[in-house]
Amino acid sequence: MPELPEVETVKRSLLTNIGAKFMVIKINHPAVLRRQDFKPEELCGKKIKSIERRGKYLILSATSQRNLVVHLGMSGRFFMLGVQEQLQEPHIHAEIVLDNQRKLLYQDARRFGGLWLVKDLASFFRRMGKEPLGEDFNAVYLAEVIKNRKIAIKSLLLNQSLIAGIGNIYADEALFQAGILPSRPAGTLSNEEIIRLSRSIKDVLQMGIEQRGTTFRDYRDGNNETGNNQNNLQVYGRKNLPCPVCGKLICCDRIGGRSSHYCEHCQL
DNA sequence: CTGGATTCCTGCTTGC
DNA sequence: TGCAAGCAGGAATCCA
Repeated sequence: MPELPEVETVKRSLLTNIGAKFMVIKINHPAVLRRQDFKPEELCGKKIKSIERRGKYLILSATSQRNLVVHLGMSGRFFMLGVQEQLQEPHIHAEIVLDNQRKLLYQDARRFGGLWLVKDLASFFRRMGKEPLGEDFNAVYLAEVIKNRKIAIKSLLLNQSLIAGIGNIYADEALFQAGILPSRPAGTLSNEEIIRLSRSIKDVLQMGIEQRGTTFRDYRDGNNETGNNQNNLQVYGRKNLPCPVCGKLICCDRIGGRSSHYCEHCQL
């Protein structure tokens, strides 16, 4: 499940394509094109000006307000190949040939992800929450969005309009590191807990980036290579395995419809 | 506004 | 062994 660290890793691995021109845009599965402010062909001949990330979205910007926005959903991959290379793989929904002897492939078995052709990025992202690795995401901001909320803190962390980029894996990991149960009503967190949580969010995301993302099953970076952070997870996916801190078995409950992993001894 | 449920989709896992 | 049911989840949408 590509979350902030995975999308950041894809972004970084694709940066060498900045300056290349779009040559051919082929949409094999039209349903993945979620918004079309302009025709795909209008990208052709234009240079990739920048490759950025916002939350879990990847943004390839060309000149004159022509932006290709990618969301990987659950099982999406966005990676490059040599222009002559052939892959015998299913679910390649879009292919983008560049003028640097490379092509970019968008592959997504479950099709929860998609592509957007966007002119006005500010408008497109107007409902996105703060970037959790930004300086303006801190305990003060977290306290502000938590205030008086009854929702489980885990569910609040997944709300992209409050904090952009946290998904199920890093939410569970951040709450474990902060020693807070995922089911705790957000408004019941103490100031100390809010400070710990704001730090642990940054910590687990930063670690995820350093490890080039978490590959549970589908995730690949822009070179179609797996990440390493699955080896660092303390609780996610470790149901009935010993807690790395106290040795008690990790629990797994559903919170807000999401599987949630925690240690009932270490988290309060 | 808030929070919960539902929907989309495929492929892996589970159980009979 | 084979098949069907269960499960996984990001975000939009709907409803109370």
